[in-house]
Amino acid sequence: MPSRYEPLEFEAKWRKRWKAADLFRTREDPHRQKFYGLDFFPYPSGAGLSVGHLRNYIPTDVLCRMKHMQGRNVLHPMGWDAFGLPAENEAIAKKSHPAPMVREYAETYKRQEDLVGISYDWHRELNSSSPEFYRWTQWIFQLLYRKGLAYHGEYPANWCPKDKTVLANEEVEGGLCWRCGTRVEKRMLKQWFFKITAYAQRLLDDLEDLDWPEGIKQMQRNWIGRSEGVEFEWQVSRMELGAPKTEHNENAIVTHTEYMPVDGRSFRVFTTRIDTVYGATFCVLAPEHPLIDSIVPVHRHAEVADYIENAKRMSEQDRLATGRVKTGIFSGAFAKNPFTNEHVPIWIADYVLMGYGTGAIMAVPGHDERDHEFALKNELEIRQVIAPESMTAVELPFESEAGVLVSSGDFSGIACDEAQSRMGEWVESQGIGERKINYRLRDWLISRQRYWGSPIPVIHTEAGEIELVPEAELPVLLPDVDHYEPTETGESPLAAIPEFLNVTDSKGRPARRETDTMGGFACSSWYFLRFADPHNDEKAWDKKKADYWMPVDCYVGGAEHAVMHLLYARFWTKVLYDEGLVSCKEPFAVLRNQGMLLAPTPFREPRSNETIKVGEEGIQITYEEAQSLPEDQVFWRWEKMSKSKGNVVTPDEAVDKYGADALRVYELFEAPFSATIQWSDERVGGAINFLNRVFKLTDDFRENFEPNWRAALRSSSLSESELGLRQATHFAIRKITDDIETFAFNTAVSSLMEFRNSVADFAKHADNDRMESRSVMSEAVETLLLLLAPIAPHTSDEIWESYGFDGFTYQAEWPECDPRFLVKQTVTLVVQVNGKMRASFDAPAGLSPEDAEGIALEHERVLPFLEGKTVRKVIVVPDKIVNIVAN
RNA sequence: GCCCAGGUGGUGGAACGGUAGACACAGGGGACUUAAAAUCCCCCGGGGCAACCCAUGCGGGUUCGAUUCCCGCCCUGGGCACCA
Repeated sequence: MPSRYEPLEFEAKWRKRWKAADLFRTREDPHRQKFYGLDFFPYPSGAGLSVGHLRNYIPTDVLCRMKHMQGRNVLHPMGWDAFGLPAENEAIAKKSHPAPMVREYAETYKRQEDLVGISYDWHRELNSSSPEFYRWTQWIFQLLYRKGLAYHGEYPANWCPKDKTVLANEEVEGGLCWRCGTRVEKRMLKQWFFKITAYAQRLLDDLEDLDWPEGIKQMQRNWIGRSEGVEFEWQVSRMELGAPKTEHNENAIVTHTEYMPVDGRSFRVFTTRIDTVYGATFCVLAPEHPLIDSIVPVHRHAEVADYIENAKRMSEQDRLATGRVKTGIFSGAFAKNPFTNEHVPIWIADYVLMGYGTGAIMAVPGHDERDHEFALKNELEIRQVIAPESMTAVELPFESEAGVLVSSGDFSGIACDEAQSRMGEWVESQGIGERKINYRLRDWLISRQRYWGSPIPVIHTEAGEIELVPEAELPVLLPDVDHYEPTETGESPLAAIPEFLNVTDSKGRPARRETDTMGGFACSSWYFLRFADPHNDEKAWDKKKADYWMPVDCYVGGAEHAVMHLLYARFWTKVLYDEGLVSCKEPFAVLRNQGMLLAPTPFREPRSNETIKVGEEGIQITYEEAQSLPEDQVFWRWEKMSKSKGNVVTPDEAVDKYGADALRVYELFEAPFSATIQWSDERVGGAINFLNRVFKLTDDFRENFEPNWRAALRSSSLSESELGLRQATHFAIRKITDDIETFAFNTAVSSLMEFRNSVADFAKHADNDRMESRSVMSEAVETLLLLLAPIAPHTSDEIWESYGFDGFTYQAEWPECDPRFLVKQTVTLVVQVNGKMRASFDAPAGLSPEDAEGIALEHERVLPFLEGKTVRKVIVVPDKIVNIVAN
């Protein structure tokens, strides 16, 4: 038994014992209340874990351990998001096969997680690339297909030329591939989609009841991008040849322009601001708009074709680049505004996107910034049709969120919101359109032209029809091959494997197997259900088991998955709910995002306007000063740990150097859970100090420990300091329980430190000849060990055993707070004069406001501040404060 | 530009609208020690001899009382970004 924190002497021993006792195995027990704590499904990379990853795993572990001690049946599993691009790319780079590679990497992750004492139940370990798992991923695919929620269609897909595969919209970040950063191109390809758009409204509505970070919910709302508006039709016309005609009447010359409808050609526009329709002075079609070919007059063909060709050549990123001047070209055709019967020019411009709404807009340069900019450049008419409520804003484009319609025919004088509904009704009554809700959300592109994913379990018949692979034949096994590099053609490498490709359809005719695989997000969209029943080879999961465990009570991971994984998983869960396969509408009741951990990172070339640190002491210099230093000067900045930056601290190193419990305490205590922290050896030292003090305290007291303190305390009369210790004990129980529950791990640790300090203070003056004294100390020490157990489990178990307790703290009962000890007999009342603290005095709790006021007004330290003043008012907050208002 | 989250000592950070700086780290002083480590005790936002005064990014407001609530700015981090 070490008398100080010597992790090398005991931590490994406890991990071994936990394993031998199979301590963390979850057993089904329908009679106990469950707790499902889950960390995001990681892809085990070759770099292994860094101490940064532990900011995710340690807090979840603390919560799960506490829940277990509180008597909950805890499910705390871990698995490997093994399929997908990162694994495959890494395997290609290493010229190996992803399957054994991922298994090896997963072993490292597992070993490292065990090393810091994470209480995972490895009996439920999952690997999404194992046939036992992806069999059911395929099964869910087929379910979606049968429900009409999976379809195969041609689409200008995001194509990453480096990874040689298509990407989902969510996987394109600022026009770049989210994995490799290569500029994404558009390619027309036949792809598989999941119809997530059919669930857009429910995905939006059900966010309301989730206990998730507000920022993440907001990001999902933005991504779904609901907007209410009106979609309606505009007839295409052309200017009559020879027009305009002028005509003389009695007192003026009138110019008439004749327009001819283009035989029934029309297009629809979507607008959220139908109230501005009288200000629509032109229309714009996206360059890809299918109508363009048939409306452009012959004399403009060449010029228009040239513009469209240019627009197509430009990458998505260039097209969307901020600050870019909007380009466009007049089509030569006109469109008739159904409200005004005016003919306005139709332009073609790439600031209108084919993928949203109808790919065509009515442009209102008077009230829309983008249209305004375009109109100025191309000298198009700008009209004001909304008068703001206050007449202050008269600059273009007009602010028009709230106001009254002007120059809008019969609708003039009506307020914007009122006009929106009336004009919507008018459109519907004319039969030219309808009110409509649009979503920015697109269908989820799931197919990948890559090897390392679950095969899509369908075949294509000669007739071009799609058949599902019979359920009994699932899974469609991914063939084990030596060469699986992606191709240039947009075809999966599986297409080059005849044994895989060539099959027969249900009627025995030759057919072709689908060779695309599913993107990795398919696996992570349902793995949390498989943990409920991981070894079932009859079904994806037993409904009773899933109903027992779901939803996840606490889901913890990084904020970077705000839209992709978290949206897809919600979608699948809703589909499964509709099918009656699960009883929860939402998979993750509570979501928390941990903060990052940054490490000092050396670099050579400073960026302008960054704070530059030189040397170990971190002297800060300016960018200019940095320029004058020699070229090989090394600077430091804080960066996320990554292998390529060479700043990784591994759990192995940290555990070896400081110990697992010190590492745990450090990461929990350093800052709030969701805050970014900066790795500091010095501060890990602080955690070691704390654990040492716990050892010292318990070591000093061991001989005097009273195992039967409960009975002894039942009928004893305590001294003031003994009562004080019991109060500190029960206050600590309540505070630390609440803090862990609410993810305030940093204050949980600081409260634990305070509690330990109180116990140590008591011990200093304790009279160990008194039974009462030994008993309250025993209660405090035992409680301290239990409260410490989820946070520093090795230390707790080590001391626990030395005190003669059987078993592990994990199996012990979480201490219960006795509210009688939360009530203080004596309180400190603060006296303020005009809101400034001037004095304080101790008083029995529950002192009447009158008495408190009396004492305060007579207080010697208060009197000088009242001199020459009249007391106007006295505010008394019982047991807290007396504020005297005087002037 | 829009949406989130923040801005508190030398540092990390605490604070149901009620004593700003808990708990720590670093630093300083002292005890023990031949010495060092460890441990223990004391000090530690700024100014002032003191009584006190100033201080939670800036400016207003609400309140008996504001780090906390409201309005307007400034800065930092993260996300989204021509979505009509």
